[in-house]
Amino acid sequence: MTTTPPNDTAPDPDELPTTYRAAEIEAALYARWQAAATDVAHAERVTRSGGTRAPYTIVMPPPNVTAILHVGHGLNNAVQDVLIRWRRMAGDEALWVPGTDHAGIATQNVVEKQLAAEGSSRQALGREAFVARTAQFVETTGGEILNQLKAIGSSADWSRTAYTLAAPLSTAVTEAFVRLFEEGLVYRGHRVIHWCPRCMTSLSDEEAEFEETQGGMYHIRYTLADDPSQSIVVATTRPETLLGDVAVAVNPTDERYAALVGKLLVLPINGFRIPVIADDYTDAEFGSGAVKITPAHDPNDFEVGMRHTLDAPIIMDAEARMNGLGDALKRVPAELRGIDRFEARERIVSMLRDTGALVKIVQHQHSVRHCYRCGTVVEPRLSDQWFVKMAPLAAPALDAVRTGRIRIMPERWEAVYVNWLEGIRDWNISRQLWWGHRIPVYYCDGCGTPPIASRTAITTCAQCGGTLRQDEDVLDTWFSSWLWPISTLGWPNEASPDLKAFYPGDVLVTAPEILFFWVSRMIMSGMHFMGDVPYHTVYLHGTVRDMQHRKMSKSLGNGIDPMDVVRLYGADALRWTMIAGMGLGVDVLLDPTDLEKSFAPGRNFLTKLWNIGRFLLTKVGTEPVQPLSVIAPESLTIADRWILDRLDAAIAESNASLGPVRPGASGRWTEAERTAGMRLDAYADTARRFVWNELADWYLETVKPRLAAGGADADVARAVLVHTFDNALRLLQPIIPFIAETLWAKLPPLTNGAARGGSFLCTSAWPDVRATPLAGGDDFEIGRKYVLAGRQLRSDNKVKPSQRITVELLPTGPDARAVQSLSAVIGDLVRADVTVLLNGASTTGSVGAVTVVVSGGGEIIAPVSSFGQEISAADTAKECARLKTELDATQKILAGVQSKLGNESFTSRAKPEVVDGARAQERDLSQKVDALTRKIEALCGTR
RNA sequence: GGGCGAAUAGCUCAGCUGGUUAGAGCACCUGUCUUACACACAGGGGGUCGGGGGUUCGAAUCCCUCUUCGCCCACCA
Repeated sequence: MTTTPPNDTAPDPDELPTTYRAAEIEAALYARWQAAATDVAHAERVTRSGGTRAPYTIVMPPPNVTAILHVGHGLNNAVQDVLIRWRRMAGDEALWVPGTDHAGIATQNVVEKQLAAEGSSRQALGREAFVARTAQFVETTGGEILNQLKAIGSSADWSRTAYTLAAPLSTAVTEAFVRLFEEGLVYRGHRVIHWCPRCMTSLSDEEAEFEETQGGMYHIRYTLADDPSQSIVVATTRPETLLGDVAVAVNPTDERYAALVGKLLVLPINGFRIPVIADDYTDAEFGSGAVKITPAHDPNDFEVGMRHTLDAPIIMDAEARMNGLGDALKRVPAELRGIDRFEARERIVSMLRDTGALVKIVQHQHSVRHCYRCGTVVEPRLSDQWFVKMAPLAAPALDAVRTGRIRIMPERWEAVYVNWLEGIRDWNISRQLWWGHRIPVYYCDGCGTPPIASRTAITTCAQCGGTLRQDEDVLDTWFSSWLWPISTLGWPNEASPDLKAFYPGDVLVTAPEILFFWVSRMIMSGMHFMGDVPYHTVYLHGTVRDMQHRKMSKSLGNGIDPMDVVRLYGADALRWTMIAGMGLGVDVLLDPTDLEKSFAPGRNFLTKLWNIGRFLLTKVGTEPVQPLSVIAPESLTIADRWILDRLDAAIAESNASLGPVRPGASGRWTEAERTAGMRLDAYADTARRFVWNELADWYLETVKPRLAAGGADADVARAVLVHTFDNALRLLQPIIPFIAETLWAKLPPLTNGAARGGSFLCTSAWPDVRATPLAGGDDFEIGRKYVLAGRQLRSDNKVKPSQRITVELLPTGPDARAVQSLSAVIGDLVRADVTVLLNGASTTGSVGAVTVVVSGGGEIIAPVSSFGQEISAADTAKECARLKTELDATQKILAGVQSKLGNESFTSRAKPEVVDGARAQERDLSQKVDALTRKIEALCGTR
């Protein structure tokens, strides 16, 4: 591995701009990471291959090759990158496999549109030329989105970039198909499927999306053939399919129609004779209680037709125009032939109206399936398609989630997953497209040999020597996607080092929309072909929406181009804003009309961080600093101890938020683990709070005079400051890698010449909490209370920030020691000359002075100032009343807790940590009761 | 039609197994160029936690119910 020193010549501190300019840094830094191959994973370093590191694998949901990065991709990839960068620092061999998807229908549609604009069509071009043209289109556009992913900092292993239609993955697709075929899990079925008359292909159940539609329920009278005075009224939403009716079904228990079962009816318009049949499928309560049966144009009717061995005449062509094949043509009157289905509906309804067959039209709301790619109303169509038998594949996938091999987050999606798998239906995998993996099945027209599935192209029939013909169709694009976690690692080559080292993987990060399309099918394929799960955690994030909660989309024009954000505020600001603003499974709302406001949290934080860096460079300087390990503990001040404590807390909290990395040795998540971790927003919040509200707001302020004073203590302060900032940057690197890396490179060197980590922050170690923390840091918390009291007094009395004041502090009891030792620090932070008066000392305000009297709790109970506001008796009485109320409330709570602790069933049955918590609470409460009692005695006299 | 989720400050959301004065970011108000940062600093205002009932010493948190949104699934022709 080549390494490039990350630290270019440090700029003159005075020339550092006061705001972070991402654009000047990001692209060049990314190039340096690439040159150093910081994100390339090595199979041989993994324990499974005899190495020493745990693998951590994420496969990237492959974007469509035709797509341009939108902010949803940004969110999705930011999450994955945070996880990968975190684990890479934590010492795992982290592999993030990127790639793209050929996106069958979507891509074919785009190219067909191009052709149409040129006055051509795919039919005019011919299959071979069309595929070549599409491939070329993909080549020119396919890389764009990957470059955009790089621009937002994605640290995927680009040396392993995969493409579903590339040779190795195509091999996997063929292998999977042939294996399933040989196992009897792939079969050819003749049935009614969803057909998109615009895309001219069949669709799977998942690709035909429901949409609530307001339509009509048409009640139509069919008269009896041998007695025109009798009739049955059928109810249908699709009168245009009437020409294909082969029966009318009634419920066997429906007495209204019992006498008519077996009789023949006259089909309106074409006069065909069709029987009345009895079938359970019919619900007597719904509509008129009689259903017209059109087997070729409705999946349920097809089932009914099968049960009653009825014909299935097709009365529409592939483009959903009224027409018929062969004998069925007789069913469609000449004047309707070639008419589009919706116009045909109008015409047929008017013909029915004219003949009096139309009884009524009732308003009716129902769900109509639409093509998920083009929105066209799907037409049920009888045809021959390839299917995957799903039940045997679903069982292990169900089991994997039920037994805790896989957890789905947020948890509520587990129920959705289980529900879907339990009711799973076979998967139609053939598509009447040209762009995709051609189905590896061969037919012999010469003899009766059944279709042959073959791993290699074959041309002659083994039986009769005749010429074989390959199936014209291609596979559903998801048939390659569902193999993604195994095919990208080298499957079906079982000896592939990547497959051995990195499978099973760890986490899948995606949106809930493709839980069925993709997530669950990958689990099925992993279980079936590898005998193991593809990942132990499915992380489903929310959707990016605008302020009206609308999904961002091209057609609505409410999208945000992540590249605009990168240009304006940088990739880090984009990443930070999304990660920090995204609760588990919660949608992210951004305002496309106000990028500044939307990304302010990220931008502001980066500026803050940048300025801490500037402070370091200007005040700490570039001279070597001592590593913390060589600093004598007794030379550490209270503030030093405090910030090191806070750092430990931030690290621990971050680890807790990110959670258990993987299930334990059993390979199964425990109930508690199942919902733990993956709280990226909480992690971001912890890191921000530490850097901004603790390091910058407090520690940095205490350190200024120490640095200015120079000497040994200045060296201690420099060491602690640099150590703390170093670790803060480590903590932040996964979320905001560019700025973190940039600032880290500017840290002054260590006096012992030791390296801080690798050449880059992104490959250096994730921080650890100290094994043996030092005592004393808590005193700083006491000091903080006095500082806050002093500042509040300044503000209340309208003292200008620039005006220096004098303050007298009256700490009581346990505060005394801390306040005494922190008096100088408190003075600096309040901008005051501080005098500490111990118990009993009296105070009087003097001209130009502000006196702060603080009780044990650090609270101002009697501020007296030279500005003339003597504390009144009324105020004292008010305060006494308040304290007494508080005491009462506290005593009540204490009694409740004590009664709980006195309860045998609680102490013996509740979890130990809960009982311990209650005990601690009891201690705290009784201490508080004591403190309040003392306070009341002091302020209000004996009660 | 079935299932699930949400309702907390002006906006977007945190609030773990019920516990002291319900938090953050953005927005708002007051003051400040306090020599890293006005994309900042200091101080502050603002919530009867959707309505109603219940359990409890104690409920944003648990139970019931209603209302309003949202999501997923579904062969009402």
